Amino acid sequence: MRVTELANALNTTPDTVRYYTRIGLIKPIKSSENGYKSYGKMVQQRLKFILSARQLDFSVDEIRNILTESDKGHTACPLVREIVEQRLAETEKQFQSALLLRKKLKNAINDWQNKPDKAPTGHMICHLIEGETFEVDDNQGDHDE
Amino acid sequence: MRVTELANALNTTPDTVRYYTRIGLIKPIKSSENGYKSYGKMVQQRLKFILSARQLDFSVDEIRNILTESDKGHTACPLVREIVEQRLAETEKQFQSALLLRKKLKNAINDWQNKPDKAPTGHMICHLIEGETFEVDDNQGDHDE
DNA sequence: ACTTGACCTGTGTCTAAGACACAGATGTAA
DNA sequence: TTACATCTGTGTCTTAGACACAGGTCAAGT
Repeated sequence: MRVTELANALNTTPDTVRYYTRIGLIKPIKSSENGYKSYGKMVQQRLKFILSARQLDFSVDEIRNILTESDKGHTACPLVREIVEQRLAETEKQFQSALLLRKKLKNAINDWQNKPDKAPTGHMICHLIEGETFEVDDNQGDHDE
Repeated sequence: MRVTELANALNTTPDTVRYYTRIGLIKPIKSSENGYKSYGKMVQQRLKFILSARQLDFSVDEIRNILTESDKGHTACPLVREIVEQRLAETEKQFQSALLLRKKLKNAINDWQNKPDKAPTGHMICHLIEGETFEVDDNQGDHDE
């Protein structure tokens, strides 16, 4: 299998396959004399694992660690469990950040609704932004639309 | 004002000030003979604007466009409004992504609770991950747009 | 005057995970 | 054979700063 063929088989892009190859996560069986890389079935299996782990937002570095462990014949499961817990905690944070940002943006749009556009003065670049502080007072909660 | 002084005044880091200087968003008044950069009050005003815009997750490039417009004496307000709308839409997507990822992770943790750890076999790296597909039944789904 | 040490400075390099550009190779239909 | 679409590897680019580093500055202590 060559790059694009492998990529299509697992519903990813050739660039992704090349990237994983470049950083040594997967290794082509051989390079034919024109330099084209060729991948075997084991590699396909491995790539499938990598892509699944990426779906869970495992970083490439974490995946490398897992593969290293597994290549030594050890269980990678405890490591996997640990990472997934940790990722869940981080996702919760991202979630909150997105929530907060959304509130800031909505507040801004709201507050600006009946403010005019103005040309910049010597000490104001855009009064919409400079006029406010984008703090969100947190007892107010997210009132839905 | 020198780098750290300016940074402290606006509650940011010297590295951030240096970065904005490096990419030309702010320009020091002069460099004294030892090469140290010195910033004036106008720059402080400008930096304050930049930091406020960053709070709304405006990219540095977008901010550069705003400043360019403003430097020509034109209103940047319409551009600002446009960006903020667009950012809100993107935030909504991030929000949904975080939600979906969280569900995937929780599902995984759940499903794995009573599965044992296993050593890798020739065709399995970690059965936890390879055993499943991390699809989420889509009442919340990965429905684009 | 000197020295110590804390803090400051600019510059250069690093980050994640591919996307994109490019020139050359290959495959295929005419 | 030629034209053209598709493929290939390699090199570079992306964000928004963080970090490392060698040298500069400054106040306190001697």
